[in-house]
Amino acid sequence: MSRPKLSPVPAKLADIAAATGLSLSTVSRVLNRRKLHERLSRKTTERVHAAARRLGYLPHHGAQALATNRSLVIGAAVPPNPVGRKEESSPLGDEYLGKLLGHAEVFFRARGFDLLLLNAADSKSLCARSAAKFRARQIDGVLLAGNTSALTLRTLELEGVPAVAVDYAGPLAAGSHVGLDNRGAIAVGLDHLQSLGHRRIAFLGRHGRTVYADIAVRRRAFREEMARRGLASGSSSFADWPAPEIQGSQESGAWAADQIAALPLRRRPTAILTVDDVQAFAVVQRLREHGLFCPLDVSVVGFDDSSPARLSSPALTTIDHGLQVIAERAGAVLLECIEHRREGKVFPPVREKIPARLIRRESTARAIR
Amino acid sequence: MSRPKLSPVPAKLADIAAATGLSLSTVSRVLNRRKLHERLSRKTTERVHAAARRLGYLPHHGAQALATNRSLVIGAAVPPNPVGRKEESSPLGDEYLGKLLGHAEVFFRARGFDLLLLNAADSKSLCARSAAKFRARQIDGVLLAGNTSALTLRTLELEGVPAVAVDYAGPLAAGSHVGLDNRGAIAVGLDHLQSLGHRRIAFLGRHGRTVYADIAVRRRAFREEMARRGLASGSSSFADWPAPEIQGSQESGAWAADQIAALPLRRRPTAILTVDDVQAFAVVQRLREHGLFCPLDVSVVGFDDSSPARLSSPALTTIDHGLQVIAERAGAVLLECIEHRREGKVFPPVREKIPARLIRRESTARAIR
DNA sequence: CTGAAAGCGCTTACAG
DNA sequence: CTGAAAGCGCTTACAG
Repeated sequence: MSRPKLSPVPAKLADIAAATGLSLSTVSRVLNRRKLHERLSRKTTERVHAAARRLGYLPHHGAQALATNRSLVIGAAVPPNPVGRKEESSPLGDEYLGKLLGHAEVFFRARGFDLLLLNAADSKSLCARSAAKFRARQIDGVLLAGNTSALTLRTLELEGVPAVAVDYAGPLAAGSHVGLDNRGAIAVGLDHLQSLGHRRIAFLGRHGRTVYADIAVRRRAFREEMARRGLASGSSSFADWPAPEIQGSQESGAWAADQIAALPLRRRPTAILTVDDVQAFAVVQRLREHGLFCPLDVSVVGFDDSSPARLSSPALTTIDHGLQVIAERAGAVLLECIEHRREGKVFPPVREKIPARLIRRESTARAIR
Repeated sequence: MSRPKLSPVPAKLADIAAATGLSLSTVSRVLNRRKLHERLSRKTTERVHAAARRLGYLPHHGAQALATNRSLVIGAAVPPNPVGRKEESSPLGDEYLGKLLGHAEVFFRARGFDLLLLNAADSKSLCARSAAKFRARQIDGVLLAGNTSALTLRTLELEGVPAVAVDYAGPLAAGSHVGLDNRGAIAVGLDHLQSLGHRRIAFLGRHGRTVYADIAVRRRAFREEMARRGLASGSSSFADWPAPEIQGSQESGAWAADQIAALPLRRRPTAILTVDDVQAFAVVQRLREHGLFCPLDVSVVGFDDSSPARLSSPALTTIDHGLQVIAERAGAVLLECIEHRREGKVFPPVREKIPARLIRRESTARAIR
């Protein structure tokens, strides 16, 4: 069947009305029927739909926004320089953020919403832009991804902009938030290592701004979990927290490997929990230069399940944020929030922690010591 | 000075009219004055602007779109799985794409346009979505980033959607395109190596789908350039094109290093041009395992200027796409295209090649042999 | 079950 | 230099 050649300017409601001999109101009602209790004759319904299809009807978004006071667009706020880089460009290139946005996009699209990019040079202008777009009726709410400052969320709240922070890694004074259960993530990693017989396990932190990893929380969780399990912390045998001049994942990973290699065998951790995959790779690589092999001599657990984790050798066992779940829950919360505001009700802030998953690959093995 | 508390619903034109005692038309005209020849009394102008500021006026985007028939939104089309990954998620996480979109966003924002995310599961639905959004007046045009199929661009053209492909790496049958001068990029790399005294230079290709690197073109350019310069191709001494089972950057890099290490000194290339930074890193690392050091024994040139290039040791000399220029030129072309369409004129396709830049760092040094 | 009418907020010829 | 009026395309009480 030959699809009719679509004109560049699509049919409007009036065209359907003319084609079917029905009124504008009826056509509109058929097309928007949401409640089942709206009764419309079966015949009318069919005629309208047929005509709409035949004419290639597409509602004018602007007109709809004007009439309904909702834009069906969500602002995706991505703050600048999430990893502390001096780059002039946006942080969209971050794999973590990309996945998050990708999943969010799919979620919202399925619900009729689109995602509008909301970059900004700093979080202050981010707030300003978000609020402006909201007040200009161009977006219905904001998804705050990446290294959102707590202040941003609070500011938006105050401006009356529905917003939810996604996987934010810091203290939050106010507002809704959906993110990784950092504490549980550590437990998941330890469960795995323990099941492999590891008892001397180290945790490795790092300096530098971080997009989503709440390292302090993880470190505390690590200590408490180790104590709870009655395990000897491998961290006690080396400094798990690099000196301030060791910045970033690569550097801290290499540094830790040097430290570990210098330890006498009996004090050396048999497994190490890192804070991101890049750090884990650096550890593995530098250990190798010391003649220590992963997972033979030391098991290494990454964090983030970045794409190289699957491809490297040994493929990296890593802790996955479950970004799809995080994005979807955050999306759902945002939609709820929007709905509440729309009905004039206040929306009590939601805080949700999503459990981490361990992706078992080749960088962890049974403890030999 | 205390900013007046903004109401969540911003003032509208009528409010300004009321506040100033002027008519709607006048207020609108003042606010939109674009041509200088529109004369408006200085006093009126000032009154309107003052009131607008005081009331926190923001134009309703939907209403404007309805009245002007333009949305001031550009669709950013990012096709699925640019690197051939099986991921369900979007490819936004790719650093290359992220930079491109980031620069585009800045460019368009400065001109009053926003970027709407246009993901899709495959290029067919990408076309469908783009066209629908365009016809629904939600976007004014489409920026096609990443591994756009030539077909996509053509389809959009046929549907009457203003579109431009950005840094697309393949043959293009139709449509506008702005991208890296792949050929020139090779020349830039060779210029650099030649200035360091290298004469035995190798090129390394790779298999696997590629987002933006037109490897075939680069390879051909390499051969022609080498011949033109009267240089002995180091490629002739090892296979520059891995066997099909060697997929991806890491693998092909390691493979090439193995090959090179196995060559007798006099036939070994002293420098190697890679196809992306990841491949370059793999080469450097594997060479090291063979006891060959970069840049001491072999100089290595990366491609893309990815963020690790700056951080690794040795820091990677690499070829930069100049993504900011590419994004900005593509943006400008798209805006022109939109303008033409709007005036009913046809827009003759533009093809623009942007010169590459060499970023000199530590992985290249004077040839010692 | 369906239609006439008002309205969403803005722009733009057309008069003056 | 400024204003009155029509119109952009859609939705939604309100009648019937």
